[in-house]
Amino acid sequence: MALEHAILVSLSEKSATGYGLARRFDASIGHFWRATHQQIYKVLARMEEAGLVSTKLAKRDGRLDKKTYSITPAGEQELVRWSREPSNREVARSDFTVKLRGLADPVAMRIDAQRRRDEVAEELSAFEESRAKHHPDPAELSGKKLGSYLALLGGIHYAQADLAWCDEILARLSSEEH
Amino acid sequence: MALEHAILVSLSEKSATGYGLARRFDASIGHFWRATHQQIYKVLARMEEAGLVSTKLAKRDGRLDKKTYSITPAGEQELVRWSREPSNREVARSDFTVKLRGLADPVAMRIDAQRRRDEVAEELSAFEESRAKHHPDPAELSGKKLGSYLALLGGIHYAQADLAWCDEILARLSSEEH
DNA sequence: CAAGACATGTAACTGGTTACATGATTCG
DNA sequence: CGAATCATGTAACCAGTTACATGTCTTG
Repeated sequence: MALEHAILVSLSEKSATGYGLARRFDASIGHFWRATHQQIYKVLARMEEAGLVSTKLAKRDGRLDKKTYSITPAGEQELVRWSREPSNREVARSDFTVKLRGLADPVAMRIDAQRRRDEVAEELSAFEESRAKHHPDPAELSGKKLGSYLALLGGIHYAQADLAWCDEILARLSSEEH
Repeated sequence: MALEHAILVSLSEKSATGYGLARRFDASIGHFWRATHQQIYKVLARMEEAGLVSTKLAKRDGRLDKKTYSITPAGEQELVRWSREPSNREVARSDFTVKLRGLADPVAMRIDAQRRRDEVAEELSAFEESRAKHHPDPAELSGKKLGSYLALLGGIHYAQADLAWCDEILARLSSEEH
């Protein structure tokens, strides 16, 4: 289960509350691993029991305690152990491609592809912005920063490929509508 | 749940047994939707109950009957209805990218990236072969064939992007190992 | 003073994986 | 004659989604 490991990576960068982790999963990390707060709380509880993370409590009268999670030495060890395993390829599950393959309604498909193109274009410009902001000089990077740069680079490559694909789809489907 | 729809798309091309569908999900369809035979049998049973597919039985003494599934008119209608819904983006879940982002062991990462590169390269050449074989003249395509061509094209775009990404990762991680 | 961010969770359900089980037919 | 392919499933489990629940603090 790799959500555990995504959480460990995030906590190894900086300690956080469950809520804070959920925010991170909405933003940067979310580009390669999506998770909801409910799921994160569930997994954090399990991880604490297993000794991979520890909590610092802040009492808040009336309400549930605020918990700040940190990675433990055991957690760091587990992260290294896991990082040495070969990773499995992503599981392919694309509604969009299934729909395209069936092509039951080319006009609806064209609209859907246009929507996708817009979304991907927006994502791509967010990636480019992030690259300009956080990694202005990629030749100088090393260690952890290099990792996050290379991860971002993957997002950029994928988004560019997706964009080019959408454009080809749109070109073909538009010419179909005589 | 889009496995249902992936099955409907596949059956709309040609009727098949559960086993046969599982084979298709190992091959072509598997590039954009993965599923095991166990899951397929489960979903087919539910779909038959819902009237989306029908079966033709072949008695086989001693053993369970062989069932050949076909899409029903209700199934075709459902496929069209679904195809008009906007599709959600793929859920990002990449072990590889999480590992890269953490970059706990650059040497192990380089090996993993090389493995990935090899796998992707193999996949890409399978795609190219399939394109040459099934869609030698893309300008002439229309209807269903156009859909399957465009779906394949997506696989090609993604594989190329992945390959280029892996090469950049390898270049950076190799130069790190002074 | 209202909206939105901060903060933590439970419960029911759905979808998917892994392990197990069985047996005939085909091909080298 | 043994391995691979054809063929169908059950059961236990794990991961992830959706709906519900609660309450404070901050900012415009």
